[in-house]
Amino acid sequence: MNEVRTRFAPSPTGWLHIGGVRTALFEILFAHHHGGEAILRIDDTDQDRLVPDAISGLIEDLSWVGLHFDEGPSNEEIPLDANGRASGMGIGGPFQPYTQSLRLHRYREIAEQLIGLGCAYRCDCTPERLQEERAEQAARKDPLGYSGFCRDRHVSSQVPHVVRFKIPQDRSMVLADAVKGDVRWDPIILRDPVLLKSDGFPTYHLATVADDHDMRISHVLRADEWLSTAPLHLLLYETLGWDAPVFAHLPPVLGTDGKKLSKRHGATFLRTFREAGYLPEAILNFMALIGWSPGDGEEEEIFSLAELTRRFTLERVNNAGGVFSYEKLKWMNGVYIRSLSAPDLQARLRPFLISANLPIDEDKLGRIIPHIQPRLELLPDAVPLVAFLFTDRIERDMSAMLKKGMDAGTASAICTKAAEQLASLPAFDAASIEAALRRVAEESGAKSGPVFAVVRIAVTGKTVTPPLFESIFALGRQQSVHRLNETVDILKIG
RNA sequence: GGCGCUAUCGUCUAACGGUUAGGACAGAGCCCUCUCAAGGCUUAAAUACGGGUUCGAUUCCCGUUAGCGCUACCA
Repeated sequence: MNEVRTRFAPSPTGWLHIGGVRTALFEILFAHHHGGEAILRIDDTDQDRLVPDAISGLIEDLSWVGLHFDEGPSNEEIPLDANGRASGMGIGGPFQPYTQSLRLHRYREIAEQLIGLGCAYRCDCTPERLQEERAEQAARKDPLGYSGFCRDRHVSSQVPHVVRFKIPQDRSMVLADAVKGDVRWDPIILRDPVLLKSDGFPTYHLATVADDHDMRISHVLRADEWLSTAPLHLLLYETLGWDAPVFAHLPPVLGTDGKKLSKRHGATFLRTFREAGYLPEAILNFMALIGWSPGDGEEEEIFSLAELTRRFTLERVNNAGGVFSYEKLKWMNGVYIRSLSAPDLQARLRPFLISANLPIDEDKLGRIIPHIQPRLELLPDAVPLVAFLFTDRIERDMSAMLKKGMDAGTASAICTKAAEQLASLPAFDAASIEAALRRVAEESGAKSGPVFAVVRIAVTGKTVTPPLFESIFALGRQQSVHRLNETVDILKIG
């Protein structure tokens, strides 16, 4: 295989969609598997749908999730933000610019060439005319689409117009798709599609074919929904005398109802997953497994990006669409959280604890990290588990404490004894704390379970916490004893 | 409507004509256990339907059904 070059060409119409992440991931996995390059191109040909700052947002999202392209928009191409600041996230490369709105002259040149060849023509039909045409077709129950009214009218270049591609009659086409296999259209049914819009911008079809050719793209990996327009693209390559790249149409990522994943299924923007506390590594690993699998009877499914790159082939890409399972992503996120080093987890947790308004004490946090680690599915799950460490006043669920045969007198005695024991411990560590509390249980004559439950609520305020002894150790002797005594007072009043 | 794509447990998928149809998530049960997790073990659960081809079809072919996509001066 010659040099492999793939491209990911999102439209800057908003945040990066999770489905886009899967496409971008496959572009990179495939290119890098073959030692080639993955190119990031900005498809901003629809001026009406542009969203300010979307380009830098897209690049930032891609970078956060760990998808790094080899070529892409340079710093100069990326618009300044609202404050006039540069994003500094440019990539650059030998085929600059990588932003389609900056390549308009090229598309116009090709459109002119096509007109000269007699393969395209100017059309000045108004939207109203087109609308009427469609209404008539609908009334007659004919197939909808442009009639070709302007095909031979030789519309002047001086009037507002679009440029349409002249679809040859009675042509058939076969696409040797790298994942779908041979797909044939016989005959091709296309209605003279617009190549150049009246605002001078190209449509997707022209722009993508021109750029893929100019940028030496060898493999076009793209979503399934493009399959029906593939014959048009093939035709364009053919009439322009260019070699077409290899196409690979990727199966769609679906919502639980089997329709394309969209907002009503839940989060769809990568940004949202980031804010919800998902790890980039987990997201990539999970997305790789929708529409691709290692096969060969491999039963492992936790793969690093490097491992995915090593294993990825188009042959193993699935044909059928796959439902995006939030449940499984969550599970996998937990797997990745558990695999983090303690300092790494602590660092990743920090922003979430801060946004929950917890005044973090790094030492205390460090002590509890290993014990909350297996209890997290999402990063913010840590908040309720560690909050007791960072506040002076805790709310205690007293009704939970005095449940199941536990009366105030007994509870009070337990807290008193526990406070005494903890205060007099020669060494204040988890093992010693455990020994002390077991002694308290023994002396009180109650079972250790209920005793620990009382202490747990007394010290943390909650019924669900990290392991008790480690929690007390993390909190520190002084505060723990204080909270125990506080509880005795509360029980007295109550 | 037309054209195209797709079809294995609820979900993601494995099985490149011969398997007791395997794994993972979710579910159930048990073990471990100071709560909650994590972990270990066990369990239930699928080849859409109908025809072919073949000694033999999840696998190849055809049809049916269902779902999805496209049918724009959106991508």
